[in-house]
Amino acid sequence: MDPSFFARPAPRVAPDLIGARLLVDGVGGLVVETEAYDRSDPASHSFAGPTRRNASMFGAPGHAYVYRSYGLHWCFNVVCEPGSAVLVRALAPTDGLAAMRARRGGAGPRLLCAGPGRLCQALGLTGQHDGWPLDRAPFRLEARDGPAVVTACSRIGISRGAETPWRFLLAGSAFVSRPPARARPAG
DNA sequence: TTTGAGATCACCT
DNA sequence: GGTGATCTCAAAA
Repeated sequence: MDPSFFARPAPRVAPDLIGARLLVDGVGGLVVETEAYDRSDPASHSFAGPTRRNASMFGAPGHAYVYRSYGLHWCFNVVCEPGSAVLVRALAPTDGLAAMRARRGGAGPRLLCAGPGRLCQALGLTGQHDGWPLDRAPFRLEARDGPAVVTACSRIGISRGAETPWRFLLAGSAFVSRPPARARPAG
């Protein structure tokens, strides 16, 4: 993946990540759901400026931002322009199914990576990966090779900025965390 | 099929 | 002390 791919606003990177292949130590699949978070976005961790938790959001593009959610889950983001990032919410599992199933307590294929917390558990991602570059081991991130039909809708689980249509899904995928609400074609 | 409680941490007020 | 980019399980309808 070209470094310039990430050095853009998150709302532009997020739809382009749909269909990309994400692997951690050879375990992963195709990205089917993302959300964009921008510096000027009240729902974003970066909205109020840098803190210890969100430091990597203000670091170099193309790196990981991993944070703890609700005290027990992990959420994996791709850092874009400084202060902006793309939350990877779901994968269609393709590689290392057995490893994912073991980490996820024998969950079925559809629930292995459907949701940011589940995805991190299936791929073995934790806070130790925060700030790591995505172009080196154990990460592998390959751009999608052809066109993809991407739909946009409003984001999940937030109160402020809830109307902003910055959630992107691979149209018709059965592996998204939740079906789209008021979907429309993505730009 | 939908709803609600609980786990538990970084941040903000 | 309250909130949140979540998930699981149990119980009700």
